[in-house]
Amino acid sequence: MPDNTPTYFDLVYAVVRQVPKGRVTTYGAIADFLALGASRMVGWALNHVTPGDRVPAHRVVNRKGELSGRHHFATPTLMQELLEAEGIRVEEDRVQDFKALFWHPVEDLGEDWEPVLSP
DNA sequence: TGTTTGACCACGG
DNA sequence: GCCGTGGCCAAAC
Repeated sequence: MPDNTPTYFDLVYAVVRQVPKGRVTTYGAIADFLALGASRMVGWALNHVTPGDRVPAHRVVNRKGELSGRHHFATPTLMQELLEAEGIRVEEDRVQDFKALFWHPVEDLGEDWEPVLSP
């Protein structure tokens, strides 16, 4: 019965783990890279993330560079603190110089990248 | 089983 | 450049 078929969760987690330190990406970029077709599912998947998953969810913001998911962390300020700890400036819940810090999964990993499901 | 909701995005006005 | 609307897929009720 072992069905190792990767789920949305697994794929999203795997991609987010590849986000380089000090960089950020967006829900849409992940959805597009994985060809999910629904960027909402990325956020929904991250909602079920636990600290044990080792997924840097704080590096995922919406397309405006806003920390839209900060409210789902342990504390509303944790997301910002984690980003600032990596050298990312955050003001008014928005990533400064977001355009330059934006990380493109498809450009860095390539379209043939396969998710590493094992932590 | 059908409806509602969600850490969103693209597009048109 | 901001605002409203539609669409997307999967889970929860």
